[in-house]
Amino acid sequence: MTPVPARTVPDATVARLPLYLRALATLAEAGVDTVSSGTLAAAAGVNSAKVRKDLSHLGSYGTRGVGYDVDQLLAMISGELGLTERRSVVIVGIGNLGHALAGYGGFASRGFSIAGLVDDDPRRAGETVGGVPVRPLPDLEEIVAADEVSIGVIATPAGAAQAVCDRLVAAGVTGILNFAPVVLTVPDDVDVRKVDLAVELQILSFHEQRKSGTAPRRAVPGAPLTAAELDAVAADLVAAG
Amino acid sequence: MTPVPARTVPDATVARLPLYLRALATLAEAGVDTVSSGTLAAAAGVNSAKVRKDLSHLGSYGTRGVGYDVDQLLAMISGELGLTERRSVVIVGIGNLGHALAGYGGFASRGFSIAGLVDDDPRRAGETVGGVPVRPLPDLEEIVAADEVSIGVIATPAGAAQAVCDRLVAAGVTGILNFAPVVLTVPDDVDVRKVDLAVELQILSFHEQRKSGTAPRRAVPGAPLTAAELDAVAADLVAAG
DNA sequence: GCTTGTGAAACCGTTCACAGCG
DNA sequence: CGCTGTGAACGGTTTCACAAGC
Repeated sequence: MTPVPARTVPDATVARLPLYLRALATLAEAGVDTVSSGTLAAAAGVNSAKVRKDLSHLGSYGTRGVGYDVDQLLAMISGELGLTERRSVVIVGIGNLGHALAGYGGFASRGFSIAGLVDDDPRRAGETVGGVPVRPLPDLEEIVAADEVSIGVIATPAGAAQAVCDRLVAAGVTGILNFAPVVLTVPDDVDVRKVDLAVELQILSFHEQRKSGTAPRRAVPGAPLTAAELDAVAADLVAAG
Repeated sequence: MTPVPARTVPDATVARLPLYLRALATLAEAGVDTVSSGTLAAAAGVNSAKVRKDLSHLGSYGTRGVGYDVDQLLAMISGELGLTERRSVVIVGIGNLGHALAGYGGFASRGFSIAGLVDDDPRRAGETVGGVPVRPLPDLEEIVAADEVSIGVIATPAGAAQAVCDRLVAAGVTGILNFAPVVLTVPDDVDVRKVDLAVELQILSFHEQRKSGTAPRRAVPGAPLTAAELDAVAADLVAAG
């Protein structure tokens, strides 16, 4: 009985919608009220064909020969991303990175309210970061329940991440942003997105090496970096604070 | 004069190599010295066909019926990613995030040495973060030149990012890790990777909305969202720093 | 004129399935 | 036998190019 065929937005498109949103906000701020796919593309750092295809997936109505209405697009994309509803997040692990995240204005300014900051270390409970008190780990479930938290941010050391993840999921969280360098196991209905600084740096390193013309790869059996060196990799992002 | 046909590693594969590296380091630490594609796949959170395809792009030689030699793979992947050479990075913008990055052990433990920390605010110069002194912005070029820095990390507010980027590029940096929520313009030979916390959260938000069954708000011509809602969202977006 | 919206083609990445080989 | 390595099929994404429409 659905007249519209259950609009399915491709993942690649979803990943770009926030870019468009930002670009549109800038344009709106500058007083622009109509934008062409080409201009929006330039502002978002993509090409115009992509913009048009993406927007067509939202059933967008632009005006041929003119472009898109900035306010209308803002509304459409905000709605599509669910930003018109209030969404609470809980941040677990208030080390260096957790501090940065808690103080990051981008969360609050976008309709994501921080329902709580949680840390394992009892000495940290009582501190206040960005105006929000740090609470002890056992309070996690209570915070999730009280504020209907749907997104959890994991900024703990690698060793603690899976256990924290399990508790978040058990408490009802269905979206997780993971900064710990581990592969999390979750039920099918839970979304996990991973941000890994080390991975990003290593990818850059690959390209640097390519450009420098240095002969890549020397797989001499038995003469690699020590496992100990590489292992130090694992748990450091969030260690200490 | 190249006997090997200029091996070209797909981007998707490059992005997974760091995951394999981490998994292999864990395995090596556990005393494992041979691993099958299935086991490595499980440890890295991918599937076994992908592992085999990826490794085949490196010209890897596993042993049929047995698997891959862990140490050899570690060496091969480390080399491919350029981790066997020392690479210097400079971090610009020592706010919350910059602090976290400067204190991130993953840099040093992987052969990325921090050549310098730079901040615009003269009052910050003189501070020491993670054992490295914060230096004033004008020192940027000198740091890059002195240490042959090839990777720059931008952790400044959005407004300063492009100017910092231009200076980094002019100084000779050819890889940039950008945490500022802006689209950077760079010459073709410079690689930019972007990490955007707000984007990740918004993508999660999209999926949350999907799951919650809440119908996405559609900007139906003639029946839009209230103007008040729109203005609130738009205003919030530009407030980000 | 201008720009959108969209089929079709080209591209890339993933998955399948099995031949090849230790 | 088990596992790798890979051609071939598949599905998703990007790009092209143009017809449709303001």
